[in-house]
Amino acid sequence: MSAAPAEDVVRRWESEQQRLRLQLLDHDTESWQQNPDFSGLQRVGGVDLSFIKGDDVNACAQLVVLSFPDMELLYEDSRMVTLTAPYVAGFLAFRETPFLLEALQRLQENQPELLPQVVLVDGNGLFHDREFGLACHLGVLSGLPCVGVAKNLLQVQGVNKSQEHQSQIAALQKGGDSFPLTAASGKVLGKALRSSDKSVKPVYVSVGHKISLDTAVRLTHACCRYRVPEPIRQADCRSREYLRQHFPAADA
DNA sequence: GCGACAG
DNA sequence: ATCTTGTCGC
Repeated sequence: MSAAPAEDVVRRWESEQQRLRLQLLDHDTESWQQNPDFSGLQRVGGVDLSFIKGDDVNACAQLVVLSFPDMELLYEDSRMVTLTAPYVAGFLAFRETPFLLEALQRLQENQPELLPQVVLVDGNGLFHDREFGLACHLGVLSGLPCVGVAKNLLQVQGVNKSQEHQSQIAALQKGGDSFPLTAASGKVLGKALRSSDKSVKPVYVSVGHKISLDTAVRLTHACCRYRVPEPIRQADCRSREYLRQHFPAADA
């Protein structure tokens, strides 16, 4: 039972995306981003929201900070939140960003020395209909470098699951291999990345804020033990674990 | 009616 | 996001 989103709300959201997009930086702004081995990078953040099965309003908002390059847990924050905005394709940020921002602000106030130097976000950045997905939204509002990593291909601006796309995937030989996701305009909006030797299905990486696409892809690969980069995977696992502990299933 | 639809 | 077990392979 999901009601169609009111169109005036969607129009407001579109103009908000357009306004915030003016502040987006799609190039490397940090010194560690230039180094071949990312020396100077010590903390990578990951964020996610997990839901209880029958409930799309109450969720666990999760922030983790991992060490780089070892991917060891430095900080963890799980918080039950009540969502207000519905999920509308293309407007995920309006549903999730407020709670991810709050988590970052709590960290800023309590242990600013643990603030991540870059955040990996579950979802798209510039690879988006209006080139302003969740990772861009969180990046601009937090001021932190952000990378969008989506587990599924969003079909935007002429990019789709064509035979050509499938064969490009088949041509990815090893972890770290990638190919560009090019819009009808010719602009490269993101890259499909084979994140590890073992996984065949790629992840879709795009710029969120304060990082270039090539650096974003390189960093994502450096954070992968499994298909999903460790900061996002940890945020996902730990928020689900939190729900299991605090809201045990009725049949368990 | 059918396919798409980040999470 | 969530609905969901076993199975094949290293």
